[in-house]
Amino acid sequence: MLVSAVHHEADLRYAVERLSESGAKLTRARRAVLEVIADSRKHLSSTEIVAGVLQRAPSVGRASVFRTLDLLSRLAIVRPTFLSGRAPVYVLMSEDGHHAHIVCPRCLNVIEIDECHVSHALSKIAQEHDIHVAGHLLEVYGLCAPCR
Amino acid sequence: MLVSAVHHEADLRYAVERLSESGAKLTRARRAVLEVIADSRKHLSSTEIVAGVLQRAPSVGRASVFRTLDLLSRLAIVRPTFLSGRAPVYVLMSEDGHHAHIVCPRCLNVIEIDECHVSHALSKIAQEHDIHVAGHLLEVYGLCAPCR
DNA sequence: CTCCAAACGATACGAGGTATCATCACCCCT
DNA sequence: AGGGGTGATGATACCTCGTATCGTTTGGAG
Repeated sequence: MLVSAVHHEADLRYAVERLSESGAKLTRARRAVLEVIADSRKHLSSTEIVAGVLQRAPSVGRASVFRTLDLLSRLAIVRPTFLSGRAPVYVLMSEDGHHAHIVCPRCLNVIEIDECHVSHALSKIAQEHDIHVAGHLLEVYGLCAPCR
Repeated sequence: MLVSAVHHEADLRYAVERLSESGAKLTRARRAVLEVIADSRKHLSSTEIVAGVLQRAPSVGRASVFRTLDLLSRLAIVRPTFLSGRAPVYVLMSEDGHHAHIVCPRCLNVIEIDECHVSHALSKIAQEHDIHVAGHLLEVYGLCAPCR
């Protein structure tokens, strides 16, 4: 619980820094969106984020939330992906632009992975395809223990 | 061109087989959707798939295309992901349920990867998190050579 | 061939996301 | 301190994608 909170604070600080670095202004709306995302224990859909922002800063408009999500996606601070339901959820990328999780196709639970062991694979891919790797998303699909 | 066509035929055959295996009927609508996806050289959005199906089989209704995309996603034959634009695009998973590609954040081009070198990483993840891995999606982000 | 659950096509509906536009806030410059 | 310009905002109207409904058709097992 405490560890988790610290982790989230770090995420928030990093995201704010990336935002400023990019030249974008750190406005009330943007701060609210980032706080909602960083505070959450799970990945949120845009609808959930809109609701969270409404609670935290009622004066912030709906459109600004979407604009912010767009901006954060372009800056690779966040990445939309489909986990379930009709709308995408936004995953917070780590400082090095990476993220990995496991999705159980049965219970739709998501398990975050801290160490995903792909750096060797990435360097091979980078070499084979002449790419400068800036980040990655790894999604693993498979039944979790309770669902078997 | 020829190689590519053969590759697509194989994809189609495999997808049809998976579909039958699951107990689902192979209807005209479903066949049309699969053909459109397998024929395409790039990942398609739902709108593009609807358009393609309309051309190939005009009698097929809009709703059936979405229903089919849903079914294919559940069967892990296809997986929606955000590459650009508002709507997701559908990537055709390989026979073993895996897929990998590189996205250049500048030109938004997608480079498909055949050999993604993650099997070792996956077995570690499987072991650490007690999961039976059934598939994965790896997206690598990085500038391609022309964009640098 | 027959039968029936599964899937269909048409259409109306609803949620998610966007475009527009007048206003606001920040920051630089003098 | 004050004026001005740029970037962002909030409100709202709008549009698109995807879904629910419902009567009809069809694939495929027996």
